[in-house]
Amino acid sequence: MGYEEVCGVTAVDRRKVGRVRRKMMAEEQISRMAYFFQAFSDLTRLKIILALEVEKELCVCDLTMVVGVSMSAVSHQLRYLRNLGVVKNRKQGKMVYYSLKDEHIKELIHTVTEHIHEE
Amino acid sequence: MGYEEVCGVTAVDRRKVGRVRRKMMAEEQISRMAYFFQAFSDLTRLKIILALEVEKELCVCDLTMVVGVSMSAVSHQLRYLRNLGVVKNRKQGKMVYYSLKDEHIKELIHTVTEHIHEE
DNA sequence: TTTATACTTGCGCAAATGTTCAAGTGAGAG
DNA sequence: CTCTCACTTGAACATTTGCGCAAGTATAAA
Repeated sequence: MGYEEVCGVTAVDRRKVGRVRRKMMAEEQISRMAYFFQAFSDLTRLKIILALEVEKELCVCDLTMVVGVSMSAVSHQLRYLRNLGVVKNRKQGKMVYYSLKDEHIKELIHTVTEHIHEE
Repeated sequence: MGYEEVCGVTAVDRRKVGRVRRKMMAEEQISRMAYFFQAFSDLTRLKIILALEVEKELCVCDLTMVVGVSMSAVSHQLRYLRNLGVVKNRKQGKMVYYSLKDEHIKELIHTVTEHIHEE
């Protein structure tokens, strides 16, 4: 299948590479996964997420206090997280309340905490 | 404790914000966590990680084949992942073999896969 | 209606990120 | 020794990112 066409390298173990190609998920799915991880890779966004884990529902004001950047920045990131399906919002009068959209996130955080604490 | 000094906002629920501040992890730990998530947030790095999950050990050549960017790019990202403690390497002659450093990563991937597939 | 408040959004900028190119390292073959 | 191969590294570059500013929307109060 022309492995060498990708680069000039010759020492490839074709069997291994073949196995990986067959077993690994599709490019598009990996892409979505990477994009999802990006949600957690920024300090502001991660603070927002962790705050919403402690307190189920917070308005943009409260989040601004907790995170410590401008309300504009928080709002930008909230849109990002909303588009990604990590948070949802509920309007009530002038206020907008945000909360986490699902519970897998606690698991995620837990797993990573374990990784960080070991070694 | 002067919440209003952070920004001009007035509609803050001080009790909620206080609770979050007390319960949330320390800034430094959040920072490390964000940095860790960054490992998984890039397509090249994620492909490397997923490839090493399928095939326990791969040389830089093989990884280059799988990922589809230059060997230089792969090498840069491998250093990044090594510094972060996600992968380790083993030299044997001219070849360098990389593998995942710990098993929590499978859990992580599994949790995220679940999240992505639902809704 | 006018004013204030809670939040959103477009724009521009500075900083961070990922890639390639080209040079460099180190091990093995000839 | 020289040459090749597998890999690493530093620099330059383009792209992406996250932020604040300033203007805008929507709701509520006066």
